[in-house]
Amino acid sequence: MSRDKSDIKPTEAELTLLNILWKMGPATVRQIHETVSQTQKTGYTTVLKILQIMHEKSLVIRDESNRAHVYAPANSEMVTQSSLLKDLVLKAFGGSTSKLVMRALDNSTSKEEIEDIRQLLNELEQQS
Amino acid sequence: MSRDKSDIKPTEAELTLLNILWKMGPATVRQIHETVSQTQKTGYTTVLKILQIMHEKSLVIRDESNRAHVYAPANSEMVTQSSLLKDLVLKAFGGSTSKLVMRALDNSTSKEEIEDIRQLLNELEQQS
DNA sequence: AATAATATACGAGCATATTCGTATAAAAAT
DNA sequence: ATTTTTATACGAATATGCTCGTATATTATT
Repeated sequence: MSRDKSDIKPTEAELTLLNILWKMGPATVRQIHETVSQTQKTGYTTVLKILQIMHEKSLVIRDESNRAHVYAPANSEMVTQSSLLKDLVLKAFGGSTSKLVMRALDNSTSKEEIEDIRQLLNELEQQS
Repeated sequence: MSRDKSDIKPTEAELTLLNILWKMGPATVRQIHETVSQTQKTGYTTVLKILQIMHEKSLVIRDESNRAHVYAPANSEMVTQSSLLKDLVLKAFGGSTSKLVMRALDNSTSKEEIEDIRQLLNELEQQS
């Protein structure tokens, strides 16, 4: 049983860059560094190095046809979010997704959010 | 703004031991090692060392009145689960808990789980 | 053409996490 | 009393993640 690419769990720094790529779309190291610099003080080569490691791990793909390589996420935000949730469910919620969901919901949840979730529950019930 | 104890994020190995402690209640290194050995091949001193580190970090408390120290979680499972969820919401869901919840729910969710979550949503709505 | 700017690659340093062996002390068994 | 078992403490080896400086190559500017 080998590990699927989408099961690879990005580290914290990697997730920061993925978040930027999901928002920006494909981008060069320079563009990514500019964006990350707005909130953190991180060196250019640090960003470069992490992207290179992510490429080795197949967390990103890159277009090397131009001098400045263009990086893009290998997996969608949805797939990655699901993978991270699956991991947390297994490690901290005994495998129970509903326990996680119920723990996530608390009195700070707004009426709008509650209604959105109700709607989703209805849709899920139709399918099954 | 200093970091609250309950904000400390346990590592993977630490979470494994916490899960055992939440299930067993206060326990000695030997007892914890016996339990963890049922699913993993981990040395006794490895478990001891991790518990010592967890004690330094205040993830566990310990009773040293007997020769074999008795360890117990510093925080409840609930508090720790909430902390881990909060962390994931910030890092992978742009701070939106409802996005996390909706991503967690999929067609593998059973009717019973759906009903449990509906019930919780109703209760939350009463409060607000 | 020479210089400056910009790109990747690479290695090394530092931090944290995980692992376990060995030393030492205390308790139990013989 | 001696030996064996059982306990903690401690240090060190290894792995991974993060950081950045330097080397080198390419492109742009003067």
